[in-house]
Amino acid sequence: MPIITLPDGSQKCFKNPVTVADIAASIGPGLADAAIAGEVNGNLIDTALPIDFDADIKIITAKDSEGIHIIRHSFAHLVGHAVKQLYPTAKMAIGPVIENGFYYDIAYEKSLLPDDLSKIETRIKELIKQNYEVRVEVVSKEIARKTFEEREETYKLQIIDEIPENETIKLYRHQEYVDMCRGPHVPNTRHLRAFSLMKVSGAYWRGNSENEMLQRIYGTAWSNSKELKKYINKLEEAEKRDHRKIGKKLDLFHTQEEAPGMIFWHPKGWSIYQVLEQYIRGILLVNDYQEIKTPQAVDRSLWEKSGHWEKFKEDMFTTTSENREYAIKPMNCPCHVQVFNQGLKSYRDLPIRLSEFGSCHRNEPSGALHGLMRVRNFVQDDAHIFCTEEQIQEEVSIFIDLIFEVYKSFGFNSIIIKLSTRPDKRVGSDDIWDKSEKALEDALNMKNLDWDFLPGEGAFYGPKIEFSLKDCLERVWQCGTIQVDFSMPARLGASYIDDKSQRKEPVMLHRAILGSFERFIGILIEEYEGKLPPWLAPIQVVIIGITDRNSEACINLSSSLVAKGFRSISDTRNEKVGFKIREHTLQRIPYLLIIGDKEQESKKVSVRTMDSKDLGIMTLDDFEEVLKASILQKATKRFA
RNA sequence: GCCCUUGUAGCUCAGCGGUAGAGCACUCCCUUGGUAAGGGAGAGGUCUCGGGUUCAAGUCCCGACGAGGGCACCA
Repeated sequence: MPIITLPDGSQKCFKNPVTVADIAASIGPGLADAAIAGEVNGNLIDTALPIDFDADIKIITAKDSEGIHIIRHSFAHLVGHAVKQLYPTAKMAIGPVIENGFYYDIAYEKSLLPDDLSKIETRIKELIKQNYEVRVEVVSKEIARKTFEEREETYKLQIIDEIPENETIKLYRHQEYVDMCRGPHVPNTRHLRAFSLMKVSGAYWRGNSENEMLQRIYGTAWSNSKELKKYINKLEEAEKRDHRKIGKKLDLFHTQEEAPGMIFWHPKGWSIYQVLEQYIRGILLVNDYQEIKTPQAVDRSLWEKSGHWEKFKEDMFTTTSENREYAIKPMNCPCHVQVFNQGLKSYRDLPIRLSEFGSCHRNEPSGALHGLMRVRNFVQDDAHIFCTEEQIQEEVSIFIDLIFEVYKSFGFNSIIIKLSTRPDKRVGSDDIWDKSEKALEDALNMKNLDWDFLPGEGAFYGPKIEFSLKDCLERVWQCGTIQVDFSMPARLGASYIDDKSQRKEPVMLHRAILGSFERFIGILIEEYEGKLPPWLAPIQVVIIGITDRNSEACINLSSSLVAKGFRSISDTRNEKVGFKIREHTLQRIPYLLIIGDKEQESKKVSVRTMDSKDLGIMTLDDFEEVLKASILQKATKRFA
């Protein structure tokens, strides 16, 4: 005699075990039609499974986020249904839900080509049109095993083997196709309408590169076609923000075959880079950092001592000279310890903060390279803080404030913070790891920030806090970081004299704010869609003459702005104003000054902005004030 | 590194067995025009590289390299 309580508090009493479908039907035919699943005492359940106990129940429809999740999951099954009809020898591995959609990993002797994708998509459309019933069945592990043995679904069998013995398994029958899943799933394919198969790619079975590579079909699915369209549209918009495209259009940088993963910075791109570097240099100066510069190539023995040789030998560029082997530095830390090691240090000297705009080379796997985001040569705004154990938390705390101050001036408002803990391959005792992880965790908790653990993702020498930003496609890239390191100072013989006249090893904090200039600029370009605010814009002002009577005035004005430290050029080409305005607007120049006979006579300028706003005619002094203010403000306005 | 896709003029792309194309950019000429493209003419390519098939190869096949999307990796 289950008593069912609905979200509005009303109760219904049933004589026999009921299903979510029954309950929905008892409320109304519309709801019965829309029911995708039920939330029973907080657990999602299929509409067809019986409930024989008192329960709080919510009917899930396509309007609920759980509903869309279920729809996506069921679409994965449909990929299975269609694939097995078209390619009977294919073996289905796993088909989970991901952000915006789903995928299915499939083992098949032939490569699935884009052409196959459209065939599969067509078949899915035929299947869903049949509005067939999806039948759920709760079975024992044995029956599940037998079912997939008959079907020679070897991957499903492997998954079953990992399910605890007495647990039940749910099978979902899509006509002749059977899949296995925790569920719930939609009761009928009529709930499945808005989807698109996006791409095929390779993916290792169980995410392990030692295993065979399966073929992964990615799809997106939504509750209705309007949502789907919105999503596709969003992807198209994102493509326009791609930093590689914008970098080419705005003439910022290029790469070429001869130097894969390394950037040729053009004057305009290098201007952005320089603004960033000078900005960070200024910030570090007032925060008691001391800037240094260390060698590009260092004898292998140092990398052996630091532990890098053992772990990253294959990933370093090496070179030889006179029988000695050198590695081009992949990190700055061992070199910074060398600087620290010069001269005897007292506890009174700590913390010592050494910074370097250090150019590093890492031989990244070719498949990992990605525009400015993942390169083989990059420059870090790197620094190492040598301190005592007691100073760690304070230093981490100061750093977190610093990074937020900097990110704020760029206008980033979604910063993803993760604490990566000890990996399998590591140096240092568990005791030390306990201490380091605790120090970072405490510092984070004191700041009242949203953050997550990333278990096992720490560096080999210590745990780290990562500050990540998203690109236009919402891919997450680590930028800032602070890492505790109790190991490297000892390995490289760093020490200081404590207040009892004893030698002690300092703790080392590795930290970067931007991370790599390359990656950070890539993120900036995508964040702003190339429309960099005046303080970052390679060219802040273009002075446009209307006729060649105005050329001299333009040139003079531009050079006077340059002399005052602004980035300005003049455009005195034999073109119409409209043409010049269009061109420089597309080049994302923040301010366009127009000088015609009128302005020349009145000694004023006509000012127009990058977003086509007309600021009217003003004196030069007034414009300089506008420009100065906009540069000073950085991006704080966007940070409302 | 692995799987799939891909590489034609400075850029964006068409051509997919039979003498290399378009738009924009570039050069020259006309035009001196007031807030997102004025007009005309011209120049520009060992079709990434190396093999092969063919009477004939940007075009088909194989390989290398680069790029794109994933996967794995990311000190």
